[in-house]
Amino acid sequence: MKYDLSKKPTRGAERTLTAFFETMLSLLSQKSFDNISVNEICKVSNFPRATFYNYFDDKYDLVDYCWHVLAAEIEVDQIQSAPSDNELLIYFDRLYDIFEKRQDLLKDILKNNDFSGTLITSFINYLKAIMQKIFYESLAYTKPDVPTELMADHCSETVLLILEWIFLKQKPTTKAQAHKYLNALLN
Amino acid sequence: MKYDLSKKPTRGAERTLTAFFETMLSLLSQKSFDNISVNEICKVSNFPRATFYNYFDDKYDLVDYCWHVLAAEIEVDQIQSAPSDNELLIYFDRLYDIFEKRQDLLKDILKNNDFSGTLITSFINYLKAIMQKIFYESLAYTKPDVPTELMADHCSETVLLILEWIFLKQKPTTKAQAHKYLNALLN
DNA sequence: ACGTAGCTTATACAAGTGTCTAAATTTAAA
DNA sequence: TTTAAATTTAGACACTTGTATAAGCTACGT
Repeated sequence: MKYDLSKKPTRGAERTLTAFFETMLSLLSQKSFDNISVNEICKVSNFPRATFYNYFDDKYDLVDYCWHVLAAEIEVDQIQSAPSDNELLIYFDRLYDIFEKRQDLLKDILKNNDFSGTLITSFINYLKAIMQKIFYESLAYTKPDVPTELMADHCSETVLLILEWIFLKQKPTTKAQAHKYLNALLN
Repeated sequence: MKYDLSKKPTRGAERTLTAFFETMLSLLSQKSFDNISVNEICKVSNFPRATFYNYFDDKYDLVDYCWHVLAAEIEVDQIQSAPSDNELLIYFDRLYDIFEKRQDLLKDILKNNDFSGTLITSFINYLKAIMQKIFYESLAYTKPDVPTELMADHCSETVLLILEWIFLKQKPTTKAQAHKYLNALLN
């Protein structure tokens, strides 16, 4: 990402970021990521290519920024309650809520983008990386003789696997049932 | 893939496929996948671009073919012994052996290609897809109230997770120790 | 309200991509 | 060894990509 997200953006920068963000999501609801070109993104957003490249390295970078915005709510705060042993469930629920809230968008995107294609993979990987980082720093849930990092990776993957199952493979499942799957798979 | 792998290739086709295969692996030992162009592949292989596109859709397609060749040994045969409950371990071991045999190649590739970049992701996903298919058809290992497909996916992910840990994140681990991890994580 | 720092924009460039054609060559099988 | 079918190849085409430059515009803090 060329643009520095850590500093507060100017009004203009915010307009530009929002425009590209919305164009990308809108295009993804219409066609596959592979068939979207930077040229097209710029034509739709009504910005010149030079502006696009002021902010992003390429279209992969933009789509990552989209994930960043969509998933912002995961980390709103560190966990406020004492680091309980169901920390895992708390983060699972946050992700569940995000997926649920964006279900319609997700359905549209899935019409044009293969489940195991570049786009969806990049989305899942983005979320997985966040969870790994969180769990790597604090994860009550452990097993004897298994390295912590491995354990954290395994938890992240399992959380994401169940969310994929429900929201990408579209097997409607209540939160309660999902919790049962989580417990069963992680024991 | 433009070329039909199911039919037996002519002598020329085999030469061509092998040449591109070897060029790709050789280039990956020298530089990152992102910086390899179809032009370069052709220059090194000494084939015109038209020939490349006779066989492959693009460089992603070629790299997938490379995984196909490298992983051919996984499915050499269906499991000969009665479908035991450690079917999972059998396939784990096959993968372990493949990784171990290609350790040097892998190390070179990892020097130029990020662990979570496009290339390695595509490799892991290729293997994961194979395992999912195998496990989906026959998996003795189950848990009550967890859908079979979800269970199969979870097993594939866990198998691959441990192999990533050992061979990509480079934490040398004996097969026996690896089996313990597998048992601990899958219970 | 002003000036400067930071953005935006027009334009150009070298390189890569994927497709197509028609001619040259190779191949499998008789 | 010959031949018909299949492949390879050179070259061209329209398009995308990422970078760079210099001129113009905006808006923030004073």
